[in-house]
Amino acid sequence: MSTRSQLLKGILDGCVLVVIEKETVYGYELSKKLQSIGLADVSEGTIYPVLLRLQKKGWIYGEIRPSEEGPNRKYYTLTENGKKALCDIRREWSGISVAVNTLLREDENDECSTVDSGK
Amino acid sequence: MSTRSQLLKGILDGCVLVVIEKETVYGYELSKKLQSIGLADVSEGTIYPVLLRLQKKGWIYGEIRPSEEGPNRKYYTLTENGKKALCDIRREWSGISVAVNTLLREDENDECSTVDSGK
DNA sequence: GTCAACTATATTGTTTAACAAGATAGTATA
DNA sequence: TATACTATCTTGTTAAACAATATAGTTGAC
Repeated sequence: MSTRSQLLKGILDGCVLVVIEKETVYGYELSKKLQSIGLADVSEGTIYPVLLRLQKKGWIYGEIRPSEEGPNRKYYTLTENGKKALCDIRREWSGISVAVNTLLREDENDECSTVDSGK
Repeated sequence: MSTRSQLLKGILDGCVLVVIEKETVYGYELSKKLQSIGLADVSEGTIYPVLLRLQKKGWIYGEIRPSEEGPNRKYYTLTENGKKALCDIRREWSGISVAVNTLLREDENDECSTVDSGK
Protein backbone atom coordinates (compact mmCIF):
# COMPACT_ATOMS: atom_id res chain seq x y z
CA MET A 1 0.00 0.00 0.00
CA SER A 2 1.28 3.43 -0.84
CA THR A 3 2.42 5.91 1.74
CA ARG A 4 -0.02 8.32 0.18
CA SER A 5 -2.90 6.13 1.18
CA GLN A 6 -1.88 6.41 4.80
CA LEU A 7 -1.29 10.13 4.58
CA LEU A 8 -4.79 10.54 3.30
CA LYS A 9 -6.35 9.10 6.40
CA GLY A 10 -8.56 11.46 8.23
CA ILE A 11 -8.23 14.23 5.67
CA LEU A 12 -10.50 12.56 3.17
CA ASP A 13 -13.67 13.37 5.06
CA GLY A 14 -12.78 17.04 5.01
CA CYS A 15 -12.02 17.01 1.30
CA VAL A 16 -15.30 15.32 0.53
CA LEU A 17 -17.22 17.79 2.68
CA VAL A 18 -15.56 20.76 0.97
CA VAL A 19 -16.46 19.56 -2.49
CA ILE A 20 -20.04 18.90 -1.45
CA GLU A 21 -20.17 22.32 0.21
CA LYS A 22 -19.35 23.98 -3.08
CA GLU A 23 -21.81 22.02 -5.17
CA THR A 24 -24.20 19.11 -4.95
CA VAL A 25 -22.39 16.11 -6.39
CA TYR A 26 -22.84 12.38 -6.70
CA GLY A 27 -20.32 9.75 -5.68
CA TYR A 28 -18.90 8.76 -9.01
CA GLU A 29 -18.40 12.39 -9.98
CA LEU A 30 -16.82 13.16 -6.62
CA SER A 31 -14.35 10.36 -7.04
CA LYS A 32 -13.16 11.70 -10.40
CA LYS A 33 -13.04 15.22 -9.04
CA LEU A 34 -10.82 14.37 -6.09
CA GLN A 35 -8.53 12.43 -8.36
CA SER A 36 -8.11 15.39 -10.66
CA ILE A 37 -7.39 17.64 -7.71
CA GLY A 38 -4.39 15.56 -6.68
CA LEU A 39 -5.80 12.95 -4.30
CA ALA A 40 -4.74 10.21 -6.63
CA ASP A 41 -6.23 6.88 -5.76
CA VAL A 42 -9.63 7.84 -4.41
CA SER A 43 -11.68 5.22 -6.20
CA GLU A 44 -15.19 3.88 -5.70
CA GLY A 45 -14.17 1.42 -3.01
CA THR A 46 -13.03 4.41 -1.00
CA ILE A 47 -15.59 7.05 -1.78
CA TYR A 48 -18.84 5.17 -1.18
CA PRO A 49 -17.97 4.04 2.33
CA VAL A 50 -16.96 7.61 3.12
CA LEU A 51 -20.27 8.96 1.83
CA LEU A 52 -22.24 6.41 3.84
CA ARG A 53 -20.27 7.24 6.96
CA LEU A 54 -20.79 10.98 6.57
CA GLN A 55 -24.47 10.41 5.99
CA LYS A 56 -24.71 8.27 9.10
CA LYS A 57 -23.14 11.11 11.06
CA GLY A 58 -25.75 13.46 9.69
CA TRP A 59 -23.24 15.69 7.93
CA ILE A 60 -24.63 15.15 4.45
CA TYR A 61 -27.80 13.80 2.96
CA GLY A 62 -28.37 11.97 -0.27
CA GLU A 63 -31.08 12.39 -2.84
CA ILE A 64 -31.57 10.03 -5.74
CA ARG A 65 -32.17 11.62 -9.09
CA PRO A 66 -32.51 9.88 -12.43
CA SER A 67 -29.89 10.40 -15.07
CA GLU A 68 -30.64 10.46 -18.76
CA GLU A 69 -27.39 8.78 -19.60
CA GLY A 70 -27.03 5.92 -17.16
CA PRO A 71 -28.22 4.56 -13.84
CA ASN A 72 -29.69 6.77 -11.12
CA ARG A 73 -27.37 9.10 -9.31
CA LYS A 74 -27.31 9.90 -5.63
CA TYR A 75 -26.63 13.59 -5.10
CA TYR A 76 -25.27 14.72 -1.76
CA THR A 77 -25.79 18.02 0.03
CA LEU A 78 -24.21 19.41 3.20
CA THR A 79 -26.38 19.65 6.32
CA GLU A 80 -26.04 22.33 8.98
CA ASN A 81 -24.17 19.87 11.15
CA GLY A 82 -21.98 19.11 8.19
CA LYS A 83 -21.04 22.77 7.89
CA LYS A 84 -20.09 22.88 11.54
CA ALA A 85 -18.09 19.70 11.22
CA LEU A 86 -16.27 21.11 8.23
CA CYS A 87 -15.32 24.19 10.23
CA ASP A 88 -13.88 21.98 12.95
CA ILE A 89 -11.98 19.92 10.44
CA ARG A 90 -10.58 23.05 8.79
CA ARG A 91 -9.35 24.24 12.16
CA GLU A 92 -7.84 20.89 13.14
CA TRP A 93 -6.19 20.53 9.77
CA SER A 94 -4.65 23.94 9.82
CA GLY A 95 -3.20 23.25 13.26
CA ILE A 96 -1.68 19.95 12.31
CA SER A 97 -0.64 21.14 8.89
CA VAL A 98 1.33 24.04 10.36
CA ALA A 99 2.96 21.84 12.98
CA VAL A 100 3.98 19.20 10.47
CA ASN A 101 5.17 21.67 7.86
CA THR A 102 7.34 23.40 10.42
CA LEU A 103 8.82 20.08 11.40
CA LEU A 104 9.38 18.65 7.93
CA ARG A 105 10.65 21.81 6.31
CA GLU A 106 13.52 22.54 8.65
CA ASP A 107 15.97 21.84 5.86
CA GLU A 108 19.15 21.29 7.78
CA ASN A 109 19.59 18.36 5.45
CA ASP A 110 18.77 19.24 1.90
CA GLU A 111 20.10 15.96 0.59
CA CYS A 112 16.81 14.82 -0.79
CA SER A 113 18.28 15.32 -4.24
CA THR A 114 18.18 11.58 -4.91
CA VAL A 115 15.03 11.83 -6.99
CA ASP A 116 15.52 8.68 -8.99
CA SER A 117 12.14 8.10 -10.54
CA GLY A 118 11.65 5.35 -7.97
CA LYS A 119 8.09 4.11 -7.54
CA MET B 1 -11.80 9.33 19.35
CA SER B 2 -10.70 12.80 18.38
CA THR B 3 -10.65 14.07 14.86
CA ARG B 4 -7.04 14.97 15.47
CA SER B 5 -6.18 11.36 16.00
CA GLN B 6 -7.47 10.52 12.56
CA LEU B 7 -5.73 13.46 10.93
CA LEU B 8 -2.47 12.28 12.40
CA LYS B 9 -2.58 8.98 10.61
CA GLY B 10 0.31 8.41 8.33
CA ILE B 11 2.05 11.65 9.21
CA LEU B 12 3.30 10.46 12.56
CA ASP B 13 6.00 8.26 11.08
CA GLY B 14 7.42 11.24 9.24
CA CYS B 15 7.38 13.42 12.34
CA VAL B 16 9.15 10.77 14.37
CA LEU B 17 11.78 10.29 11.67
CA VAL B 18 12.43 14.02 11.45
CA VAL B 19 13.02 14.36 15.17
CA ILE B 20 15.35 11.37 15.19
CA GLU B 21 17.17 12.76 12.17
CA LYS B 22 18.00 15.91 14.09
CA GLU B 23 19.16 14.19 17.24
CA THR B 24 19.34 10.78 18.83
CA VAL B 25 16.38 10.51 21.18
CA TYR B 26 14.63 7.93 23.31
CA GLY B 27 10.93 7.17 23.22
CA TYR B 28 9.77 8.90 26.32
CA GLU B 29 11.62 12.08 25.37
CA LEU B 30 10.28 11.89 21.82
CA SER B 31 6.74 11.68 23.08
CA LYS B 32 7.12 14.83 25.16
CA LYS B 33 8.85 16.58 22.29
CA LEU B 34 6.09 15.91 19.77
CA GLN B 35 3.50 17.02 22.27
CA SER B 36 5.27 20.32 22.79
CA ILE B 37 5.51 20.82 19.04
CA GLY B 38 1.74 20.66 18.66
CA LEU B 39 0.98 16.99 18.05
CA ALA B 40 -1.07 16.90 21.22
CA ASP B 41 -1.93 13.42 22.32
CA VAL B 42 1.10 11.43 21.22
CA SER B 43 1.52 9.38 24.35
CA GLU B 44 3.49 6.24 25.15
CA GLY B 45 0.81 3.92 23.83
CA THR B 46 1.30 5.60 20.49
CA ILE B 47 5.02 6.24 20.35
CA TYR B 48 6.40 2.83 21.27
CA PRO B 49 4.48 0.91 18.62
CA VAL B 50 5.62 3.49 16.07
CA LEU B 51 9.24 3.07 17.09
CA LEU B 52 9.00 -0.71 16.90
CA ARG B 53 7.40 -0.49 13.48
CA LEU B 54 10.06 1.87 12.14
CA GLN B 55 12.76 -0.36 13.53
CA LYS B 56 11.22 -3.40 11.90
CA LYS B 57 11.28 -1.54 8.59
CA GLY B 58 14.95 -0.83 9.11
CA TRP B 59 14.53 2.92 9.14
CA ILE B 60 15.88 3.44 12.65
CA TYR B 61 17.88 1.42 15.12
CA GLY B 62 17.80 1.43 18.87
CA GLU B 63 20.61 1.37 21.35
CA ILE B 64 20.11 0.91 25.06
CA ARG B 65 22.03 3.22 27.32
CA PRO B 66 21.83 3.46 31.09
CA SER B 67 20.48 6.57 32.68
CA GLU B 68 21.68 7.92 35.97
CA GLU B 69 18.26 9.10 36.95
CA GLY B 70 15.93 6.25 36.11
CA PRO B 71 15.56 3.06 34.08
CA ASN B 72 17.57 2.41 30.94
CA ARG B 73 16.77 4.42 27.86
CA LYS B 74 16.62 3.23 24.29
CA TYR B 75 18.10 5.81 21.98
CA TYR B 76 17.15 5.74 18.32
CA THR B 77 19.17 6.77 15.30
CA LEU B 78 18.22 7.08 11.64
CA THR B 79 19.59 4.51 9.20
CA GLU B 80 20.45 5.21 5.57
CA ASN B 81 17.16 3.63 4.53
CA GLY B 82 15.46 5.80 7.08
CA LYS B 83 16.88 8.91 5.46
CA LYS B 84 15.60 7.79 2.08
CA ALA B 85 12.20 7.01 3.51
CA LEU B 86 12.06 10.41 5.14
CA CYS B 87 12.76 12.05 1.79
CA ASP B 88 9.88 10.15 0.24
CA ILE B 89 7.57 11.09 3.06
CA ARG B 90 8.55 14.74 2.80
CA ARG B 91 7.71 14.65 -0.89
CA GLU B 92 4.40 12.85 -0.41
CA TRP B 93 3.43 15.15 2.40
CA SER B 94 4.17 18.31 0.51
CA GLY B 95 2.04 17.06 -2.39
CA ILE B 96 -0.94 16.19 -0.26
CA SER B 97 -0.53 19.19 1.97
CA VAL B 98 -0.66 21.56 -0.99
CA ALA B 99 -3.68 19.81 -2.51
CA VAL B 100 -5.61 19.78 0.74
CA ASN B 101 -4.72 23.34 1.66
CA THR B 102 -5.87 24.55 -1.73
CA LEU B 103 -9.13 22.73 -1.27
CA LEU B 104 -9.83 23.73 2.31
CA ARG B 105 -8.78 27.34 2.00
CA GLU B 106 -11.02 28.39 -0.85
CA ASP B 107 -12.95 30.62 1.48
CA GLU B 108 -16.10 31.19 -0.47
CA ASN B 109 -17.78 30.60 2.82
CA ASP B 110 -16.03 32.40 5.60
CA GLU B 111 -18.75 31.61 8.06
CA CYS B 112 -16.52 29.65 10.34
CA SER B 113 -16.78 32.52 12.78
CA THR B 114 -18.73 30.35 15.20
CA VAL B 115 -15.70 29.70 17.35
CA ASP B 116 -17.51 28.94 20.56
CA SER B 117 -14.80 27.39 22.68
CA GLY B 118 -16.43 24.07 21.88
CA LYS B 119 -14.34 21.00 22.65
C1' DG C 1 -31.07 -9.68 -29.57
C1' DT C 2 -26.86 -10.12 -27.33
C1' DC C 3 -22.41 -8.63 -26.11
C1' DA C 4 -19.17 -5.32 -24.48
C1' DA C 5 -18.21 -0.88 -22.48
C1' DC C 6 -19.30 2.69 -19.61
C1' DT C 7 -21.81 4.79 -15.81
C1' DA C 8 -23.24 4.35 -11.12
C1' DT C 9 -23.90 2.49 -6.35
C1' DA C 10 -23.00 -0.68 -2.69
C1' DT C 11 -20.80 -4.38 0.17
C1' DT C 12 -17.30 -7.60 2.04
C1' DG C 13 -12.91 -8.49 3.71
C1' DT C 14 -8.10 -7.23 4.55
C1' DT C 15 -4.62 -4.35 6.38
C1' DT C 16 -2.77 -0.68 8.93
C1' DA C 17 -2.67 2.83 12.36
C1' DA C 18 -3.77 5.39 16.67
C1' DC C 19 -4.21 4.88 21.29
C1' DA C 20 -6.35 3.62 25.85
C1' DA C 21 -5.17 0.65 29.41
C1' DG C 22 -2.27 -1.77 31.91
C1' DA C 23 2.00 -4.59 33.03
C1' DT C 24 6.77 -4.21 34.41
C1' DA C 25 10.70 -2.19 36.38
C1' DG C 26 14.36 1.23 37.85
C1' DT C 27 15.25 5.46 40.83
C1' DA C 28 14.24 8.78 44.35
C1' DT C 29 12.43 10.58 48.42
C1' DA C 30 9.45 11.03 52.09
C1' DT D 1 7.41 0.77 52.61
C1' DA D 2 4.87 3.58 49.97
C1' DT D 3 4.30 6.83 46.20
C1' DA D 4 5.84 9.32 42.44
C1' DC D 5 8.29 9.75 38.48
C1' DT D 6 10.86 7.89 34.62
C1' DA D 7 10.94 4.51 31.03
C1' DT D 8 9.58 0.62 27.96
C1' DC D 9 6.47 -2.68 26.11
C1' DT D 10 2.10 -5.28 25.07
C1' DT D 11 -2.81 -6.23 24.39
C1' DG D 12 -7.11 -5.12 22.62
C1' DT D 13 -10.27 -1.92 20.41
C1' DT D 14 -11.67 1.04 16.86
C1' DA D 15 -11.59 3.40 12.58
C1' DA D 16 -10.13 4.17 8.00
C1' DA D 17 -8.45 3.18 3.17
C1' DC D 18 -9.19 0.35 -0.50
C1' DA D 19 -9.07 -3.94 -3.46
C1' DA D 20 -12.32 -6.89 -5.13
C1' DT D 21 -16.60 -7.96 -6.29
C1' DA D 22 -21.68 -7.77 -7.05
C1' DT D 23 -25.44 -5.44 -9.14
C1' DA D 24 -27.84 -2.80 -12.48
C1' DG D 25 -29.05 0.85 -16.02
C1' DT D 26 -27.67 2.79 -20.73
C1' DT D 27 -25.53 2.79 -25.15
C1' DG D 28 -23.79 1.24 -29.36
C1' DA D 29 -21.66 -2.43 -32.29
C1' DC D 30 -22.35 -6.51 -34.62
